[in-house]
Amino acid sequence: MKSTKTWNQQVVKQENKALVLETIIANSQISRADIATSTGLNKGTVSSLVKELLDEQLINEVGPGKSSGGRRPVMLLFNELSGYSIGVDLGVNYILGVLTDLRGNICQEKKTNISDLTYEEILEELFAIIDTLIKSAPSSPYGIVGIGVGVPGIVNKDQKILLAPNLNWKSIDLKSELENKYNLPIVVENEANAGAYGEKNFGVGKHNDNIIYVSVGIGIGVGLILNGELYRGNNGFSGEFGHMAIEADGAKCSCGSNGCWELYASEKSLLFNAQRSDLKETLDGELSLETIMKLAESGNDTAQQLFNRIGKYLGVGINNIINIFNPEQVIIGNQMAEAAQWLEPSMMEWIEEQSLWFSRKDLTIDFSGLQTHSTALGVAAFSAENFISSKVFQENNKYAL
Amino acid sequence: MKSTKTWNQQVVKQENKALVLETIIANSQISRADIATSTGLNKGTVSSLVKELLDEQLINEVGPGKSSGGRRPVMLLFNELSGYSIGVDLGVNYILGVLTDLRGNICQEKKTNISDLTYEEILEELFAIIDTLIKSAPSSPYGIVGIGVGVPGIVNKDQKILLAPNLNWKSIDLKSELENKYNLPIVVENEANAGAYGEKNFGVGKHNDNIIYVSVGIGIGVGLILNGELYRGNNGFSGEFGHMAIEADGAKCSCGSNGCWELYASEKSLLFNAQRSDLKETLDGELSLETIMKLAESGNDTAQQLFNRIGKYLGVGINNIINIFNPEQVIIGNQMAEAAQWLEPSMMEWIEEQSLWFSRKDLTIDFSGLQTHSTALGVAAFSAENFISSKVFQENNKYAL
DNA sequence: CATCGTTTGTCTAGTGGATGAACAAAGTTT
DNA sequence: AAACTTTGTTCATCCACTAGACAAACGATG
Repeated sequence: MKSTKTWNQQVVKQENKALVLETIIANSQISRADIATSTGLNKGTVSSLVKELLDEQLINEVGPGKSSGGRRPVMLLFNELSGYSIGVDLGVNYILGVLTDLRGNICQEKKTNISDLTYEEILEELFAIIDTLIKSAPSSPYGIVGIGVGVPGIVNKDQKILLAPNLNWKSIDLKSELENKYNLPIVVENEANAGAYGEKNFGVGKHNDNIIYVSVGIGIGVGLILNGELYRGNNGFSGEFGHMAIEADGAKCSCGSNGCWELYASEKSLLFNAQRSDLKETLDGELSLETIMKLAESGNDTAQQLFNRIGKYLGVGINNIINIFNPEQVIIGNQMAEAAQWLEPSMMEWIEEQSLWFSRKDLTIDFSGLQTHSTALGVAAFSAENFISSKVFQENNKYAL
Repeated sequence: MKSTKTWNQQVVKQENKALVLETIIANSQISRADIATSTGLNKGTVSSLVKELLDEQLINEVGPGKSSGGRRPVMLLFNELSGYSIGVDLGVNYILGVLTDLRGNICQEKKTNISDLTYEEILEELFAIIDTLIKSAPSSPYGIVGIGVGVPGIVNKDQKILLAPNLNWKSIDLKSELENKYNLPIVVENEANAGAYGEKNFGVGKHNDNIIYVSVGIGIGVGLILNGELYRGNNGFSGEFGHMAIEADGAKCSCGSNGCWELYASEKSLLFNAQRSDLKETLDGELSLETIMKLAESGNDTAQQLFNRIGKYLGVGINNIINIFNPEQVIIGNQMAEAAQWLEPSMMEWIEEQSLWFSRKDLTIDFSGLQTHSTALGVAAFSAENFISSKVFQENNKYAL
């Protein structure tokens, strides 16, 4: 009792075709017979669907596999090189672009540091990176199948950027801009949502269906994977956890509210507190996440205390998240995740002390393993997925003989 | 690219049959022809599915409708009286049971006040209420189709009650107990989840798909309707918003954490603050939500201040919820909702001042319109839904001639 | 009141896709 | 070499939806 769609044989075929392809993607090498047993479909059905997928070059036949006491099976392989996808993480002070195959393997990567640029200047840098990546793509049947961009701001359901405070953007239609220039399918998504998707597909979240990805950078954003799917909220702007109040009568935030989480647990907060400490005198260079990390490594107590404090407040917010969502996994990503070793002890101490026992059950808390690539990989995966879906679910492909 | 189910014609038929039934339920009177056009199915298909539904007595033919220039249509009607469902709201100090038809109309209702009873005594009262309701049910083709119970505690995915602090329950398998006694389908669900479902089906949430239901009673629970479906979390215990920290260094809560929301915004908190005020002297009777409300109505300033304070802190938590979920609607229910007029001004003031403008867009905030019936109606609806699904999706019904 | 056009609902032949069984091809085991 | 296994294709069959024909029922019109 859920869908309002009408069902007919065509839908059945498409769904089954998608199921077969998913099975091939999930199992690096698999025979038709194995697909039939694992999907429950008839051998003949599998054969005909596989034939179509072969025609579309989405899969390949590789040589015969090992016999298990009879005829040797023909092994099938997902043709991840039939197309390429581009994912861009548009950060506050950097742009990171990756070229991936359809399985999300990084083939090419390009990063530029930026600071205080206008919208037009950023656009130029963005185009430059995308152009480079397009040129570097090997030739393939489908070429570049799409471009995805992750941005640190509020993106609505039409993929318009309503607000990106740290970039000083307001009401920007980046999607149309890119569509006009490249004439390719474009995806624009919030950075945290994309990161969550990246971790779910390629990172430590691979095997979980209820994941909360906490992106701790200059601000804090959260991406929600609920029941295996990205939850976007009514208009597309869920996950504004950064502005969750954790001190009702705390300091005033730029958002208008009081005691927001990101005032206590973000990179912004770390730098703010560092300014007021004695670190400035110890350090002759600039205060930044990296330099403070180096000081902590060299045994500087003040630096370690600063991270401890961030860790504690990360724990406060994550504890709320755990109580609210009862997730399987919480993943901490983005820049701050690089300081994992300095944050983890105080963070875990707080969480273990404060969380409800039944919520801690079956819960893992991880730092991102994709380094700072979660977002770029996530948006690249969006484009790749969209492409694959469009191939499988395309309208009745008439055979024009 | 989502389901891992194999598709065949039987599935198509079941889904279409469900679609036809849904359409009939949604439109109080509708003809076969109208169903065909509104679902996109063929007239013949609709005819044969309707025939099956008639055989199963799930729908009825009522007389001919109005002609629109040709043959008069035969109007079809959902047979809501083909079975009855029982829903029980097992509160901390009351038990409320309702008997509803399959559409959720209340046919019979019974409430008992309880206090400080043992598990066995509560069970006895519960059985008594259910027995009364079963006896009062009119005769019908399918009789009682199921019993649902909403409880103020943590319910896991197997519907076992892990913890109900205010009832002093731990690891209770109420579902099995009821199944053994009544031999009927039983649903045990968290009170807030059930309330959310009730509001979504019968209350002010009828037309929205992303609803956050905040149940403010002795404690605070939250039920989440995300993308039109109840979200339960990994193990079934999401929504423990009551233990969301809104003052990181606030008072110690019984849950082990600090500064939990329900210490500031629940009925418990209201009574606690009332104790410390001068109300005790003003009032000769007992301090309770009702008596404090009466004082507020009579113009007592202290009482109004107490509600103001609760309202403000409700606003703090709801503001967090808005930022996190970007819902279409927030509904405040349970006992505290009866004090709506005293809470609303300070609550809304806080929310309007603090929330992000783009989150306020398209958002409505309501107090429950079902009075205190949300939970009972919600669990009754669960049972009714389950029954209808089981009829439509039953295994290939072979005709044993 | 007869005729025509319209709408409703049923019926039948046809279509698309899944299924099961038969079968050939290509192995392994004895 | 013979017997058994496993793989993958082919083909007849089944099942549910579809299109279109058709009869029944009704309003409008002359």
